[in-house]
Amino acid sequence: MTRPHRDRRREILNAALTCFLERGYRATTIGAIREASGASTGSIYHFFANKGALARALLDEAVAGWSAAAAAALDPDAPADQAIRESVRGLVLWGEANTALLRFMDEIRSLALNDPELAEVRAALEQGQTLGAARFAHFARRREVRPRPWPVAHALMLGPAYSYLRLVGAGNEPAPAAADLLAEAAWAAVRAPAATSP
Amino acid sequence: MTRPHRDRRREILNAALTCFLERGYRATTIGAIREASGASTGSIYHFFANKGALARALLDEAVAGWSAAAAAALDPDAPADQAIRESVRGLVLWGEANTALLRFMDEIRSLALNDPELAEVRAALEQGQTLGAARFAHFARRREVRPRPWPVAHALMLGPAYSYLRLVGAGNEPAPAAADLLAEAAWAAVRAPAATSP
Amino acid sequence: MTRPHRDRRREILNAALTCFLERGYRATTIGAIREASGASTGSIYHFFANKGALARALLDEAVAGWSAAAAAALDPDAPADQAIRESVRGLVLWGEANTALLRFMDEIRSLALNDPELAEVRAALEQGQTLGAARFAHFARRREVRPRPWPVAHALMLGPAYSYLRLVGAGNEPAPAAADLLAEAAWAAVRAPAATSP
Amino acid sequence: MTRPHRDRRREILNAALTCFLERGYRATTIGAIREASGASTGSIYHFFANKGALARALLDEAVAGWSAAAAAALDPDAPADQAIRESVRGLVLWGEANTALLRFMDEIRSLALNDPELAEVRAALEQGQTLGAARFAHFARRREVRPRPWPVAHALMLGPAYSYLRLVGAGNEPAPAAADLLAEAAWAAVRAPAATSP
DNA sequence: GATGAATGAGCTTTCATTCAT
DNA sequence: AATGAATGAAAGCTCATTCAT
Repeated sequence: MTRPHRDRRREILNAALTCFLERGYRATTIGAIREASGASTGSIYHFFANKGALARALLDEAVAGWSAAAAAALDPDAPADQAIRESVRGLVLWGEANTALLRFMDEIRSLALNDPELAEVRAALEQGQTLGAARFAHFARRREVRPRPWPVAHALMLGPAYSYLRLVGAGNEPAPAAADLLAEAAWAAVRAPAATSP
Repeated sequence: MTRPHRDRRREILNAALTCFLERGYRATTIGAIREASGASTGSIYHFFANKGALARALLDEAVAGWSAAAAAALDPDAPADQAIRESVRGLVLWGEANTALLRFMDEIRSLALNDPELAEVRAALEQGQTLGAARFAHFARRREVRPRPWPVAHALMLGPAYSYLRLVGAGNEPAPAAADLLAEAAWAAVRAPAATSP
Repeated sequence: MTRPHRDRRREILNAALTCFLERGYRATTIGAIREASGASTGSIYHFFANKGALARALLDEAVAGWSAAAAAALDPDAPADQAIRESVRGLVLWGEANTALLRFMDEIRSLALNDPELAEVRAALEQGQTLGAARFAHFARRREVRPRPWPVAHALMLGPAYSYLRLVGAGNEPAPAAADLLAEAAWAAVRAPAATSP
Repeated sequence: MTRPHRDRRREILNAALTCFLERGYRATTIGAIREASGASTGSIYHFFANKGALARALLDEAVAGWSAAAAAALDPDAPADQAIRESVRGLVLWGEANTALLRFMDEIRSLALNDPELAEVRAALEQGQTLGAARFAHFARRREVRPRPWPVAHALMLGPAYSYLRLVGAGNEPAPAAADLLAEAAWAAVRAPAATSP
């Protein structure tokens, strides 16, 4: 008995997201998604190769959402100053508004280190790092930031934001001006020292 | 047929740690620990209530190891300057030398958010936060650091270190002077501005 | 590799009944039912939530079978005389022909007092008591039977039948006219004294 | 570290009884008895060959207690009238005062049908039947009771009492004069018809 | 008498995935 | 596009019992 649907795929994704955010990725079973979506097991596997593919699809959407929030940071000609500040600010604001989603991404990142089913996700995350590294190298060549190995640079700029959001996701109260504060700190941590004029 | 042992409990813990570090917590089965330790299933459960209790015991040891590495940071009368720098430095050096263990701790932290079996672990982690917050408040009262909400302070000081170690754990090359660099940055990010003299 | 079946659910129930009757409920493992039915573990749990649900389904069928045997007793307008005699007679005859099934029901009843997995079964049994009590109260209002608290009435009417069947189930020889004898005794034990005419 | 005890065996039995009555025989683990008694696993097995032996020992005591309650019934020369009445009365009164113990005995009886560990218990129960049968045959020879196959006689006399006590054990309210009522009914159900004089 | 570490077969149940219809 | 019956490996864990000390 096939019932009509606008978009089964969409329904499944929505249901999966709800489940993942509520209980986490591991604790979410295909059965739970089946019930939450109203779709059959077969339907789910018709659209998604496996559970990992569902996570992948949702993460792609999430990343898109966050990128939009930090759009300014993506302009390749923007000054480092603005790009970095906006990037961090965008991340923090988006993260404060999407704690459950961020927690989900964190779980996935963590699991991806061991779970072959999430290999694609791992690849995507690593690619993001490559882009970031290139971006930072560009700023360094323009002498806007101190040259730093990428892992250190990334840590200095985004580490506090992630750390902060992780605490908020674990139940801590958000701090009023966190986004601005962390954006400022990120920039302060990597900016090149002012050229001393004669 | 009971065979004699020096310390069955120890053997089990060692085997469990090996498995956890190699494959991760979730991917490690009791059966794997059984085989790696030579103990029987029953013995494992004789000493540990469940898989989570094994993780808990190992984490306690790991934390002890890292605390030793950052011993100076624990002296309540040490100047903030030194306490914070040494704390971060110790964490980074220990983390660089124990990447697999840190990855394990990260997985556990992530899973603890959803898995009731790891509830105790979550509690322990939260307690660690409480202690850190008290420590920081102490420094703030002494005007050595800027007053900041704890989540922000924690993020500014330790966020970069965790972020950096996470990248190293995921395969990135360690950077030569990372420990000093991150220690310095941590202090710079929270220190109180020099009192301006008249 | 899915093979076609007339009715997997039925096959599983049949196999489960066979096992339960042969070895008892507790001693029957899901593995035994799997082998006896040819179904997979997963199939069994696809149709039945747990072992208790299997027992429940079989008991429902057994009760239906016995009710059919005592159909006359269910006519609400039948005289108490006939209803009670037939009810007991039907129970005894059915029980003599289904000793193993009765033993199984007895085991379940006994276990249901402590095993949460059999909570539903307990509820069903209690409901049966409620119906019987109502029935008896009806007869009492019509002055066909002496008024008695239900536990006593139930005991006087059905206690001997159950006791007898329990002995037969434990290996004693069935007695030739037991059904009629016990039916008669049941009626004699509860009937109202003849109204003395002037 | 051996601590002194008046009677370890006794402590273990008491603890076992408490557990059995609270949770039932199957649901009681040796571990539970260990904790409740304060004895070690080894101690328990020092005194009792296995779990079944514990049940056996407790049942023996229980039977002794009930026999004492129905002492009069055991006088071989007592008239059937009195022996049967007192026997049933004693059983009911004792059962009303020891519902949990009776429930335990019922569980054991039920399990003994399938569980080899309880074979001894089964033998003891069957022996009780043999004694009862001999007793009844004696009365029949004296023409005090109608001749009946033992299963039927047993059912007529004791069936109601057991049925009633089972209901009380399952939570029904005890009925005020149940003991007398059931004793009377037991006698009425088996007594020989008054010899009709010419 | 007393201890408790050690055993290991065996249990119920879960769940991602397949595939005939 | 959709269904849901069927699969079966694998998991975590229990527990009566043994036995060296």
